Amino acid sequence: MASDRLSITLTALADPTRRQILARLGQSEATVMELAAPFALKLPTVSKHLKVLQRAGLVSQSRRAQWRPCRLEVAPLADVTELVERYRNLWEERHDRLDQLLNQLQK
Amino acid sequence: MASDRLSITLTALADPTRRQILARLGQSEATVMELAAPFALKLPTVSKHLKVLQRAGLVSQSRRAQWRPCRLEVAPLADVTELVERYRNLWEERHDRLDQLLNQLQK
DNA sequence: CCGGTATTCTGCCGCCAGGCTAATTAGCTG
DNA sequence: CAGCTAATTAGCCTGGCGGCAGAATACCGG
Repeated sequence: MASDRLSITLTALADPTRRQILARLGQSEATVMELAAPFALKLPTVSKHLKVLQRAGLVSQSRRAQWRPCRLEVAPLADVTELVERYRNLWEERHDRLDQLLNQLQK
Repeated sequence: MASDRLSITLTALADPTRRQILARLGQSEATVMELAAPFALKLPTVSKHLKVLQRAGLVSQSRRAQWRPCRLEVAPLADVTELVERYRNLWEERHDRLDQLLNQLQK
């Protein structure tokens, strides 16, 4: 896998299981067991997904007794936003053109 | 690889070579040769990258004689934006908290 | 039709990703 | 300490990715 930060973040996001985990963590902190519950996956597999998310800085883990509650960290999403924003101009530009075309057709 | 739309888009973006290709296409259309020029990669490899980008709907290709000029398509980025936006609240929320903390410390 | 240029297709390789099981670590509790 | 629960580590598959070389396809120009 590519080893630059943005690639690592995008790779972490490019899996529906991991995105679901992030969505769950958007509600509140959760233990690994709690995160694993909705899935038909064994614990080590979920643990592996969490490690990918941690490597991307999207999840941090603390220790409370034998539990390791996970927390969502949104900082890396800034880079993703920046990437997409770079094309927003084009995006809007083309929508503008489309709008113009539609207006012309309506006349 | 996961086969849902968003995962396919994010996977396509999760490679620096492909992001560079997209950046180049942000300027103007370009042939495969032109796209390959900046890289130390063989043509079939670049062609493969383009196929990944096409599968994600990020690039479209037309035919002009023996050239197949590539064009950037930004529509799939909307889903990425939506994904990130889902966490914007948290992001700003935490920044607000950080701001408050900083303000308190300054007093 | 032939030769040249642009591009893709086919096969090959090494490596990493995502899944599993089994074993191990870490920490509470009796 | 013994035993329970939570979580990770180690090791093993399978499949897909990113790279290559070589062959095939597509199209122009003479």
